[in-house]
Amino acid sequence: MRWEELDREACSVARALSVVGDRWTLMILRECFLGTRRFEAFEQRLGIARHVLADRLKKLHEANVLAKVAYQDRPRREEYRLTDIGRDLYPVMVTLAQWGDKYMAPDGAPLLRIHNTCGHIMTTHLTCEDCGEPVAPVDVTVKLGPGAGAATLPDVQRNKA
Amino acid sequence: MRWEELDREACSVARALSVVGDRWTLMILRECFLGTRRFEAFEQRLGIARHVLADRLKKLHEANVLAKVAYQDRPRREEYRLTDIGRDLYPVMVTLAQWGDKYMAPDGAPLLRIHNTCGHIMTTHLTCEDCGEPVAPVDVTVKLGPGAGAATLPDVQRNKA
DNA sequence: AGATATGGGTTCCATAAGAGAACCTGTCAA
DNA sequence: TTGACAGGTTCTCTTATGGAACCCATATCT
Repeated sequence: MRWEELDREACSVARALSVVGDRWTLMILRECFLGTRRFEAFEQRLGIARHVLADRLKKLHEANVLAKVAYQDRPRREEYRLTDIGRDLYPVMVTLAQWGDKYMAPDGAPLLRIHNTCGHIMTTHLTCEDCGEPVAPVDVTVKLGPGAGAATLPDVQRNKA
Repeated sequence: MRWEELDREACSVARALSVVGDRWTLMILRECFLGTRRFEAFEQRLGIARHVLADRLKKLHEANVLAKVAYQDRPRREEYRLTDIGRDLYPVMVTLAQWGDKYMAPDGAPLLRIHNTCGHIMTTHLTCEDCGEPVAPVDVTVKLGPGAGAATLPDVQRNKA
């Protein structure tokens, strides 16, 4: 399968990855959440090749994850800012960062997140919106939904039903 | 910056991505969470080139995200199963899938997750473990932690302090 | 006026990674 | 002895990436 076919898969993970699943895209988004907005700043902080950066920013803009906002005219200069759609990727970033903190940071977390609401150094968990309980893989059963199309589950799952 | 240098970055997102940030790796992990375990099954369900699949499974095994478990001898055959480390990526998968459901599934979610604990179709949010409140980017302040090394925050963040 | 700086790109080339198909290796069963 | 099966490896061809150089509009310095 080629990369461009991913967004046609009947799987939300695949479709999400068709937008943000690239080597560099998630690094760019990390920078966005840290406040970086300008081309040169992304380049310097990430060490990414300029044309790759230009390409990824363009794709993120087309996917409405980033908006281009002018910060001066003559010469016109634009910076990239997270849209609401982009900001909704925050839980993905935080869960990824926490996994990295847990397994790949022997010297302690490189970055601490302070939860302003309660003032603590933040660790998070994923909770069910209905019952409020934390969610673990073993507590979850999957089944095909309305947008499934011709998609199927692996045999293991079908045998459960 | 080359991809292999990512794991030396003082950023947990970067380090996590050095393991799971590849085009195909997250798709393989999606399959793992759906119950897929065997080489051929991954190949058929993902349409991935065999040598790329072999390479990614090897790397996931080396990173202790997947374990190889023999399911027969003579000829020895092994399948790949999520370790505890791998299972800890579940929140990443779920938040990514939910983002895809929200913005890239006009016909409805392809896959529904049922929370066995309460019986509802599951939607989740990220909550602070200390205060239990949902977490949004605006409620969070970042600062450098013990593992930061020479890493810096973008200027925007430094100006806040 | 001419030279230089700034921000945000684009173009070029050499190398690396990917797709797709063919081939290899134990083992068992017909 | 010939297939079949599972899980790889090897091959070639195409695409993507890294790194450096170049471009363009405007502003400021000399």
